Amino acid sequence: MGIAERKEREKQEKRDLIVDAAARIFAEEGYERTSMRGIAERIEYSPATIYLYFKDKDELLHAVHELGFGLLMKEMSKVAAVADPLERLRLISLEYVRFCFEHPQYYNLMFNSLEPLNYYEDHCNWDTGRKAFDFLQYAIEDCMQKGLIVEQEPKALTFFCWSFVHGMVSLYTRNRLRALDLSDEESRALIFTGVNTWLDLMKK
Amino acid sequence: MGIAERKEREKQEKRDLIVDAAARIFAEEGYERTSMRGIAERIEYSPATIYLYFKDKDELLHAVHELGFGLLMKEMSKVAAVADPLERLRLISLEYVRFCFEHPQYYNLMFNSLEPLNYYEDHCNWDTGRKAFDFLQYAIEDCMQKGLIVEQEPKALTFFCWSFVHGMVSLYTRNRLRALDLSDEESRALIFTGVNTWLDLMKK
DNA sequence: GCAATTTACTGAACATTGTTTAGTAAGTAA
DNA sequence: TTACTTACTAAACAATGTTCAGTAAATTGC
Repeated sequence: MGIAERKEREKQEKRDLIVDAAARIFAEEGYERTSMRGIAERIEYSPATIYLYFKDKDELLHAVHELGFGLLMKEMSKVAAVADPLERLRLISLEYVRFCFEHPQYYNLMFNSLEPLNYYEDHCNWDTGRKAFDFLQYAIEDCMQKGLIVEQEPKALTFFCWSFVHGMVSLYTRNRLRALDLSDEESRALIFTGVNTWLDLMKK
Repeated sequence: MGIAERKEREKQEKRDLIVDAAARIFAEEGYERTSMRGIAERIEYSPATIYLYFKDKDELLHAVHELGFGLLMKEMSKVAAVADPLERLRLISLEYVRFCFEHPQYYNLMFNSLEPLNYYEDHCNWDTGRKAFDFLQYAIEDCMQKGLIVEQEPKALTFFCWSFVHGMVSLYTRNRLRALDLSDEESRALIFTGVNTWLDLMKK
């Protein structure tokens, strides 16, 4: 059945085409200002066509969401091989920060947006997020077993680490560092400093 | 000039009426789902009337925003008299967390939303946010002067404290704690624990 | 007290959004 | 060749933020 397979392949290709265009526009314009019509125009199809591949805007942006997580995991995995767990933890954090700096729209969609989560209310689990969390937790457990950092319930401590870095970059991307009277470079530098400060505090 | 004054007063009252209605609907429905028409209907005026008092939705939601900051500052000020600066710092953080739990829509508007910030691009400064930041910084400087916590550039350390708590509550309100498989109560408890853990780490 | 003007407000419209539906034209199968 | 399926679109719908011309009442000047 070569025809059916080709059709299946073509369907997948078109799906990818849509997600790719959506991701692009989204990255340029931000979530709010990305319209279904805009995406349709970019791929030179009618808006209705998108609805043949995605239930609604939510589902489409969920696909972009997944794409973003793929990207983040790729970046973070680069340092998976570093032997020293404390140094690995440091590098993971820095990669995380860098990801937010380079792809703020992805970051906000993945961690700050409320919208594409209607999707999860149906599909419930948040596997992609979970995977990234586990990756971090593993590094922290490693540190703890080797007695490099304070002892704490691993999941809780992982959450605290994540929260700290997430807090910094979120305030940054959401423009709330205005309160600090810093230039953009100074803000970024401060965040990198923050990562090191945090790790120092956690060290035993 | 009694008439002019009465008119001025009436104008202010109507403005407040609009902001109040907007805040209410916003708190019920969330930012996205709050429409100008909905607000107009609630106060029994035409949508166009709102535009006589506010330039656009942005400016109206900025007013709600200010209202939220007033509320937060009121909560936080309750502990301003506590003498022990470390305990004061702890209580400020807990009030902050509690505020987020009780008024998540306000919180997200104040610290997570991107939308009503067009306003600030024109009016530039973020005085209300600055005030809350200074309040926190003062407590931290107090701790530092009395040698209770690690020594650090005060503004930076204040930012780190803020980021940590903000990170936790943001992940919570944005439903990203899904990754942790916790009940709502457990999540909230974990955040309160986080505040204490953080303070312990900062202690000398 | 009457006329002119200002004020406060609205109805109706505009452009833009996400989404649905009825219909079409091409590709596939019998 | 005929029937059916697939892939797609034009057009419409309802809801959004926003604007504008017009109106009726309140205020002012004479």
